[in-house]
Amino acid sequence: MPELPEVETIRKQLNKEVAGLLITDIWTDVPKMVKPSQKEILKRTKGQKVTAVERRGKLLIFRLSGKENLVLHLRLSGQLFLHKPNDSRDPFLHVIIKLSNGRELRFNDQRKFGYVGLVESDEELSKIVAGYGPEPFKDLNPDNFATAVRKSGRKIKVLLLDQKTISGVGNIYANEALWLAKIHPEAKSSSLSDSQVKDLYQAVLKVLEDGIRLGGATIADEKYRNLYGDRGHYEDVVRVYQRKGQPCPRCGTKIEYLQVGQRGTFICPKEQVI
DNA sequence: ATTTACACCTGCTTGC
DNA sequence: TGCAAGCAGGTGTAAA
Repeated sequence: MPELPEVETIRKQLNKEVAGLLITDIWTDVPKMVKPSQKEILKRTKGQKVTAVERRGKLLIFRLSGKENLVLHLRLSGQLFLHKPNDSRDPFLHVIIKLSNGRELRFNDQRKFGYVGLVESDEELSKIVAGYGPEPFKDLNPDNFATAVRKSGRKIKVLLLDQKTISGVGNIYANEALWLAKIHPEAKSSSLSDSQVKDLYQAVLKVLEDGIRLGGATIADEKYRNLYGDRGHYEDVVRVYQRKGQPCPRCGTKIEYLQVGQRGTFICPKEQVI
């Protein structure tokens, strides 16, 4: 569920609440969610201080006082909450990172796709980060965006969702950006005009910026919550995502649903044409 | 090399 | 009502 704005919202809260604390224990009931293993990760990080919480794309990065780092990915259904030990447990609670102030960082994940991973060194972390495309608001610019779009023969929406193209764009924000730029998600990337590429670049930044400003999107299954359990508010300004049959906010045409690259996709069929 | 299809899991919603 | 099919905010990997 979480995309860049949701992860960034959680990151800021983690950096405020967790940085400065020591890791005292790590628990899991789903071994594959803790890599390489609960035993190894605990041995290597117990007693270390979390010095900062960073992010690349949708990946959370816990910088530690020693040479190791921890990475955490929420994938589709992960949630992160801060709790007291006696608080009731969510049925999908699968990983707990216990902290030196007595609080528990709880990782819920209905589908168990998410994970916490040990990264042996800063060098290894650099390799992981290098696998991601430009970070919006940082490395992304009109030129490297245009270059990436022009050289690919894939459908534009599939390209936007590829983390090697841009870090952090997911299904909600890809749908919204394409609607904003009036581009059909199945348009061949390399066939977009210069003005379409420019519009799309601005649209991507606009939707991500709005997403961050509004604290993420709590849509449909209501699963997304921030570190304190609060909902986001981007859903108040969502134009097409999961709005099949409802009128396009610009022209009133009914929004249609299609699958693009096995992902649910929503368009205004009048304004977004190939 | 590039692009697509599937797998990983579980639960909720939809339609016959 | 029951039960199968479809759907879900992501991504690593096998296959074409």
